[in-house]
Amino acid sequence: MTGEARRPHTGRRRNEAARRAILDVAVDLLGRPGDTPVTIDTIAAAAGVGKQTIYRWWPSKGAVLLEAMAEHAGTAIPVPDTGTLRGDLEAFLTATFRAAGERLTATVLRHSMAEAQRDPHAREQMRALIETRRRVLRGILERGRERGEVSAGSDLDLMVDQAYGVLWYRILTGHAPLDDAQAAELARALSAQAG
Amino acid sequence: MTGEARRPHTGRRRNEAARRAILDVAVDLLGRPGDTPVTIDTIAAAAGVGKQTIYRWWPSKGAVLLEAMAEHAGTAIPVPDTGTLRGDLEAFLTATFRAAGERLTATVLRHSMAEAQRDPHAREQMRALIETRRRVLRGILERGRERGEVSAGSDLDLMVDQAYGVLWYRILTGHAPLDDAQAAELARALSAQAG
Amino acid sequence: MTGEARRPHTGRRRNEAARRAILDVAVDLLGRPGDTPVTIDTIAAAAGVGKQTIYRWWPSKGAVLLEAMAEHAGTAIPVPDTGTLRGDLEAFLTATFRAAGERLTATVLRHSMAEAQRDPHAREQMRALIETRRRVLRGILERGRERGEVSAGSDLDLMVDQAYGVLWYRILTGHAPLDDAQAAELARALSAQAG
Amino acid sequence: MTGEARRPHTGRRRNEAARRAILDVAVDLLGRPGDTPVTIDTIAAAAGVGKQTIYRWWPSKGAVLLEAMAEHAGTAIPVPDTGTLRGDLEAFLTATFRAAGERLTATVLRHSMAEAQRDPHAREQMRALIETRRRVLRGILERGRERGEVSAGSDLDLMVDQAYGVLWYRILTGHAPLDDAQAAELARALSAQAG
DNA sequence: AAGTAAACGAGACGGTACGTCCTGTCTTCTT
DNA sequence: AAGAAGACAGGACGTACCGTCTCGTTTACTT
Repeated sequence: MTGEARRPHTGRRRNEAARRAILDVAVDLLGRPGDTPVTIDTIAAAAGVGKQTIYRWWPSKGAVLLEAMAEHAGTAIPVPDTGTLRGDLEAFLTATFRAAGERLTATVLRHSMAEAQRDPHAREQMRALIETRRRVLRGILERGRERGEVSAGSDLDLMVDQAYGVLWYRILTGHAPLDDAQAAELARALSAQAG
Repeated sequence: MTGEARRPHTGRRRNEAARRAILDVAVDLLGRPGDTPVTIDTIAAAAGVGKQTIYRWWPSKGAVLLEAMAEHAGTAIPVPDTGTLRGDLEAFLTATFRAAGERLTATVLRHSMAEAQRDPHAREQMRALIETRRRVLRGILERGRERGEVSAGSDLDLMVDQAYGVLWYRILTGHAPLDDAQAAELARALSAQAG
Repeated sequence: MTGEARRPHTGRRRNEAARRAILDVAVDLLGRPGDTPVTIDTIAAAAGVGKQTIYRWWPSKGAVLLEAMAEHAGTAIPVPDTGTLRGDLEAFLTATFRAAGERLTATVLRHSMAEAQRDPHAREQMRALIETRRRVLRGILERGRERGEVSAGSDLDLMVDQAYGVLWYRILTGHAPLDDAQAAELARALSAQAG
Repeated sequence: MTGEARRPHTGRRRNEAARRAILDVAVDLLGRPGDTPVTIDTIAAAAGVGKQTIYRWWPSKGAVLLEAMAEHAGTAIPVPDTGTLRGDLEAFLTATFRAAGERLTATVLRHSMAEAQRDPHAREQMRALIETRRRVLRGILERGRERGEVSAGSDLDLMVDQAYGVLWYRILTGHAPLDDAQAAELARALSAQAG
């Protein structure tokens, strides 16, 4: 007669289909070219969902957008293992730039970062997502250090920021594209800088 | 030779004091802690100005914010001439990071970049401002190349983006500060990468 | 050959306690001072009942309110028999005004009448209730007519409406109280008018 | 050089056309048969007006509705002077019943009274309107008293309520019509009661 | 000095989105 | 079955902000 932590749940359960529809629609609207404003009403209507269903699960519009972005951009970039720092960096950055440079994704990222500047909830989610991503790249650099490819004095965090900085800076300002060549050159530069 | 460009001007002239008040108030409100909403009404009221006076001279809210930001962050970083690339970079980046890292300025930059993502006018102004800044840093690198401190194959634009990328990335996400040490390390890294 | 009319009922039977709780809570909430919103959620929560239990037995919110009102105000006013029309009227109207004039009851009546204007179900129930009440008063008048106390030309329905009209008019607008003195005076007036 | 109470007004003035459109549309929607819900959005849209323009001038939906009703039902019933109480009452009540009994007006009155039960602003306006109307009828009775047609002991307020009570009671419950015959009979009854 | 043109502070306007609230229905597990 | 719990679609509420449009006033240049 042990068990005591009862009340597993009562009442209707969250509708997963609605959740999916909301996030999918959000990405879709966010990625639309032109300055289409992405509204909660618009999202709700397009997802065939009541507004309250959105606000029941997310604290604000920004939170929805950020989660949608995280799911969309969430395809984990596989951590490569080519044996050399430069190879690993090139593989990782090429995949990353390729994913982020894709028009739809880039648009989504742009607006998500903007949203994160005004909505505290979005800001928090952005911080978490950024942190996750930085950790992966930092892991690659640490492995390089273990192999002796990175000098002791190197500031790994700065290197990570140089890479992601280029990515975000270009996405936000649009002054230059993100392509494989850029990724390769950046990999070369960073591994040289490290040695 | 009567000329034609007549009608020099008639009526009241633009009130410079109002212009100043508007831009100053914009920066002030933008920099306020806690998510103070910066609206045109708020700006107009705080500047003791009618809304129409704002819209008479700027096409949109974003345009006001961007101009305010440009004026605030506009203290030109002097182009140093230390004789070496590393010295120049360190001087320039230190001054730049110091200016941008200041709390008020960083907040203004954050929100301006966000505004630039939705307001086409702001976007255009941001692009121009970014371009101006990039050109200065690129000039420093070019001078280094002329001195033979930068290898022929270096992608100067990418180097510029690595520097400004770090700056914006940190301002926007706030995961790490912008200080002199970071600037120095970045200068070291970039000059090493260049050689 | 047990016949066929089997299965008289299966499953759980209607919970009378829940019914009572719902109606009691409805009256209680309706009578609360300060514009407490009386919603289905509020009623369900306060009655410790699921919303569906309400909608299983009543077609709409208005129907619940009206039934609650009918039960609350339902204490049948005894039909008096004093021997004279004026005596009967005075007894009846005094009891009626006393009941309806009570603060809680008046508030419940007010809101029920309002609800009856928008909810068709409530409207129907209100009509039935009104009809029942009118019939009682009309009966008193008819008995007076049989006794020769009411002239042939008198419009009994109009007299009934004069009495209930005063009651509802005062409850709805609150410009004057419903008390024994008013009831007595009205009884006097109506019996004079009838003669 | 006396005058000092300056600043007559500054800024754009209230748009009278918008005010008219709002009130007209409100009456129109309120009077629609069937249980068409009357929404602020609907009113705004039909009047070609922004919602804020409504909320700038009225504190709530109910207040708009009540003012619309007051304007619509506001055609002052002329105070008759036939020389006798019964004549005056008959003239006044006939005109009043005829106006209030008209389908559109009756519907508007019904819903306004309902609104007055939940919206405090509407309630206040209703009270004022009711008071104004009662005063007029009371004036007629007072004149009758001066002529000696009303006995000293008569409760004039009660008589007023008997008349308006019948009117509202029938409008709200719809169990009997308001027509000239009813008005005449009521006039006869009240003047008899008074004597 | 009178006339004319533009800029100004004030503030109402149409429109659009926000986030909350409520209704009546549907779903899940329990009694 | 009926019940408690609670999620759902739909839709109205009242607020906030944007960019535009009057008002009446003030400041400058032109006759």
